[in-house]
Amino acid sequence: MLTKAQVRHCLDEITKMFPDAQCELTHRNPFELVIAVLLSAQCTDVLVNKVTKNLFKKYKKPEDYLAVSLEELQEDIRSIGLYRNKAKNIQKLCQSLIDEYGGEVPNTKSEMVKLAGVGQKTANVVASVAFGEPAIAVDTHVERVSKRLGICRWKDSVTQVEETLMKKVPREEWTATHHRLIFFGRYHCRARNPNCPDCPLLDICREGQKRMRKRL
DNA sequence: CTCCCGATAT
DNA sequence: ATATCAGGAG
Repeated sequence: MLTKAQVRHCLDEITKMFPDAQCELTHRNPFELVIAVLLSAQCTDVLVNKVTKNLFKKYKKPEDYLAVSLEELQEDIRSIGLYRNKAKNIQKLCQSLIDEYGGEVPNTKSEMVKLAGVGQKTANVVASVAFGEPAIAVDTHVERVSKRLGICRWKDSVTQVEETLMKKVPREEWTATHHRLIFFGRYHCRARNPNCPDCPLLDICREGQKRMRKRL
């Protein structure tokens, strides 16, 4: 486990690499963001944006998703993968927005996670990106990077990773840090072929040193 | 824990 | 061929 000063060092170096990291899911309002994040499960955001480009032309409001059959919505998002669950969740979510929230996305995480298909990670993304609430959404990249660098332990759950990051990162930096860790994981500390040779954190990264020795 | 699942890079 | 992708529900 890294010390607080070492974590600070990591964040500073990652900030230098990706100073302008931000949400890469295209959206124009909180509702579109919820749909985009829900669709992004186990799928690249490049592909999500390709699908939502057409999807958001056809579906503007929660009512629009309920005006078509489940089968039609499935076809409109099929290329995303996990499309049966996602289509079903979108329609349930839209019905809840209409019935419980006046057709708007609720602005608190506790209310968001009650929506179908919205878990802790999605709620954190929407709360921070759409409503400006400090949050650290732990996705596959944040989890992998945190574990490789030693910010948290390998056996930690996503909940534990989130708690550790919130403890070790100043609240006002949560959202920016969250995006920078994603960019770092997506473009540098990649799952398959991490760029350890060019990594400024190699001196404190046990995993990177191990990979260099094994020439991974 | 398993299942859901197509697109893409390796 | 296979691992991976801004996870969540049962």
